[in-house]
Amino acid sequence: MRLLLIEDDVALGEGIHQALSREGYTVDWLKDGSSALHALLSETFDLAVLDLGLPRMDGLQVLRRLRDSGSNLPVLILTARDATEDRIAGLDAGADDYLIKPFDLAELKARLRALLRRSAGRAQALIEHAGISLNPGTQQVSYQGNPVALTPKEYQLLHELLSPPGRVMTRDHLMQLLYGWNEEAESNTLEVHIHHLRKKFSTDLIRTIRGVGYLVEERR
Amino acid sequence: MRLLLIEDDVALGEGIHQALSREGYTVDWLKDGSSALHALLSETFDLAVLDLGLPRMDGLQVLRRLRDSGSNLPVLILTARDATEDRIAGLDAGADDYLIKPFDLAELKARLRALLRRSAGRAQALIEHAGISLNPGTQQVSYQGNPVALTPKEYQLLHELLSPPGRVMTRDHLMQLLYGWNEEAESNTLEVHIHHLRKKFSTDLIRTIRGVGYLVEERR
DNA sequence: TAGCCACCTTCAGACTTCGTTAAGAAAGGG
DNA sequence: CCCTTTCTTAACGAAGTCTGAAGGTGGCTA
Repeated sequence: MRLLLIEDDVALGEGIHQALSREGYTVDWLKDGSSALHALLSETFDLAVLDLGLPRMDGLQVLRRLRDSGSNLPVLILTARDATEDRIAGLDAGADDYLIKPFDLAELKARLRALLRRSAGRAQALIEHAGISLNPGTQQVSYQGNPVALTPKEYQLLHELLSPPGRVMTRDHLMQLLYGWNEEAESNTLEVHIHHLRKKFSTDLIRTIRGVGYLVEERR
Repeated sequence: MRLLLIEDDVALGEGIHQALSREGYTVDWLKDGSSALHALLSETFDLAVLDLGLPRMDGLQVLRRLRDSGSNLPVLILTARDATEDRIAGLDAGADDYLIKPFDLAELKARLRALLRRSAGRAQALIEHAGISLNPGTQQVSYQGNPVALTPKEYQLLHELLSPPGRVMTRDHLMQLLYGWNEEAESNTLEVHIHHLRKKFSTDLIRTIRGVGYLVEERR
């Protein structure tokens, strides 16, 4: 579960970062609005935590531009206690939830969970392709009618490759999906996971695009 | 039994919170209307206690929006002594019961019990699955004809896993069912309770989905 | 055809998560 | 207030998962 934290206060940011990482999220952390917007538009996240008081570009503006671009990424905003108007403006601008500083980390965690559950609930029918059926709600996968047990990383990869199929996923993209920016995986873990997927389904499910990445063919 | 308390007065809220927690409810407490509505729409509660005088979004409005969304969650409202009109408006808006401030905590508890009994009566037939029969009205459970004694937490877990079976319940979901947002359980209580359930029924009743949660298979 | 490079395959050890147990703490009932 | 039931904590072991490295394969280019 990849998450973008946008917070300029270093102490607070570190606290949040640490807490959420320990919770199992892949957390990327940016400290100003314009790079955050850039990242949000060019990369894939499951969720964003956005401080409204930011240098360079105001958090509200980031949110508006994000929504203008058509994204419905779940966003939780952080506001100062007295900035009531900000909060209202934030919700109006399309935030999904908010939290008032100072807040309890436990509450943040709870709200993120709720947010993710909601966003998981709202969309997502079964994904069916090439005999594979993948249920994003429950993370259950079956192949030709039989359930297949996937590890979390395998599931993430497969999900990405299948939504939608027919697109080449670059190695970089996939690596970032699994590891974010921080924790670099220095070896060939990606190949290993792909290998496992091929073994569990079929060797020719995932095609290698040499020098670029991987691909699941659109129709089969 | 998970309950949402919506009350902006800190002293009063603390009192109610404490009393109801001691009574065995899992109590979550929010202090303003808009986050309350949010929570009510996105999470699962068995009951709400709603103060009508609230900042940000009036309690009445919360109630109306909740009913508009199609929910028939039992709601008890709290009103000031002189706000007769509020009370009437509250009942019109779909409240199930009301209490006038100041009130006695014992009376609150009694009314909640009554409310829950009523709402339990209206729904819920026996749940039968894999030799287990679970009666939501009386909280009695039997396995292959013989009664089984479950502790409250065990019952909650089993009930959740069985309604309906075949769905993966994430650890997060189950933890929130048992503990709400407040008390973080830092250790492996969930595993322990699951273990007890398995012991009382059958080892393979509940399947673990590693990294995700637990599952009771649909047909057996 | 030789050589390089990207990718594949395999596997062992590190690391995580989960199950099991037992003991002590907390809650509930008489 | 004591006794019983229930819940939590903690330790340890088992099982599952991930990583990093080594060696192998095959395509591409010169």
